[in-house]
Amino acid sequence: MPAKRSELATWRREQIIDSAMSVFGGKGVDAASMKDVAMAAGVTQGLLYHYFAGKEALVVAVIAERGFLPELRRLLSAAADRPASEVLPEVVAGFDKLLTARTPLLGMFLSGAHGNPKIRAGLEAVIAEGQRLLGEYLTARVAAGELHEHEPSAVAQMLLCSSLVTAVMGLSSDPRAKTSILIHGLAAT
Amino acid sequence: MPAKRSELATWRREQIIDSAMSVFGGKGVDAASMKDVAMAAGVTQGLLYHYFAGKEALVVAVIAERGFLPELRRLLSAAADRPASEVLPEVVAGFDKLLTARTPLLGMFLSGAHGNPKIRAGLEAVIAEGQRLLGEYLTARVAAGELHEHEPSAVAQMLLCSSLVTAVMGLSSDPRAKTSILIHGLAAT
DNA sequence: GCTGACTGACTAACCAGTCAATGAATAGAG
DNA sequence: CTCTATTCATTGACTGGTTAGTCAGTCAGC
Repeated sequence: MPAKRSELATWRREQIIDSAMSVFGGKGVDAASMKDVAMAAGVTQGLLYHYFAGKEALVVAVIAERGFLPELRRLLSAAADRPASEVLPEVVAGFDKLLTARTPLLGMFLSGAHGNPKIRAGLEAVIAEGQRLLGEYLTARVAAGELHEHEPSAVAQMLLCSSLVTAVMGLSSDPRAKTSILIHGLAAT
Repeated sequence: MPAKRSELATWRREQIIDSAMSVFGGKGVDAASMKDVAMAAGVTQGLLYHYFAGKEALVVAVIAERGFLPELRRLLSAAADRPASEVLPEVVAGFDKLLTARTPLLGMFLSGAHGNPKIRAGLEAVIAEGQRLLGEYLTARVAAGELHEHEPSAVAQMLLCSSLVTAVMGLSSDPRAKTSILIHGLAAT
């Protein structure tokens, strides 16, 4: 907790966002009260409204400033000239790690996606961007002759969605098995 | 609305469960109030507590009596002697249809899975059962010589989870593309 | 006459959000 | 460097509205 007032304000803001992420993720946005967030942050409820216009604004701040998008973009900027057999397991394992490292945020996305339009839009953006970037890579590998023609969005959906659900449910995910099956197929030779 | 009192009680109970499913699914369990459910059912709030011990009991009743499990079992009792190239697209398309036909229930599962243990257990059961039944079928097809040795749970996860997420988000799912990629693989020949 | 489905008014607790008061850090004047 | 004025992070008590849940009483079917 900084003594300087100029640093204090930004520090406190970040701290409230972190507390909100953990509380919203743990109980769900609707079940969590502003009092819960205030207690988690160790401040009074009134102070929350000094930093954020309301509950909705706090939710938006969490999504905007703790969202998955930046890391997802970095992860999926896969070198288009490296083979899928190397890149895909890496990408899936990285995505799994990204999600499990921020389970509160993931819980908040999932619990709010059906009722809260802002949260839904945030989740939609993550899925759409993941699908787009992974699709671009796959198309490049088709052009390179490594993969044959296929529907890239179907592959992206299968990989990203299974990582998403396994992370939410706490199931074990096996990136290497998944990508190996996708590349070589199930059919007996 | 039956006139006979013997039929009335069971009819009313079913009606309340249906209303609860739609209300809980639409707003999320936490955001939906018992008053909302009562209004949707066209009865007073007091009557809800005549039929159900509380909100939690109503949630449990919706899961137990409107859950996906029976239909999922019927769908996945795939004839083990039919080829995967036929069966898998059918199963995935059927699962998609099952989920999109009951979006309220699906919304209720997703919104509550992270905060409500009862709902989480219900969703876990659906995924575990789906993974088990689909895994059994795939193992049978390996024994039949159609497919080579692989990790069945990885395939089940990819198919079921992608259907789940696409249904929740209202995205388009292409069962034939997905299963075709899984069976024949992405690698160029 | 009795059972039980049903009502509507009730409670205590909790909700998001407001606001006047406080006091410590800070900036400016001398 | 010191005194003072101002700013602003912070508090805690407050409001109007909503929540889950209760209960005494009503009335129709048996």
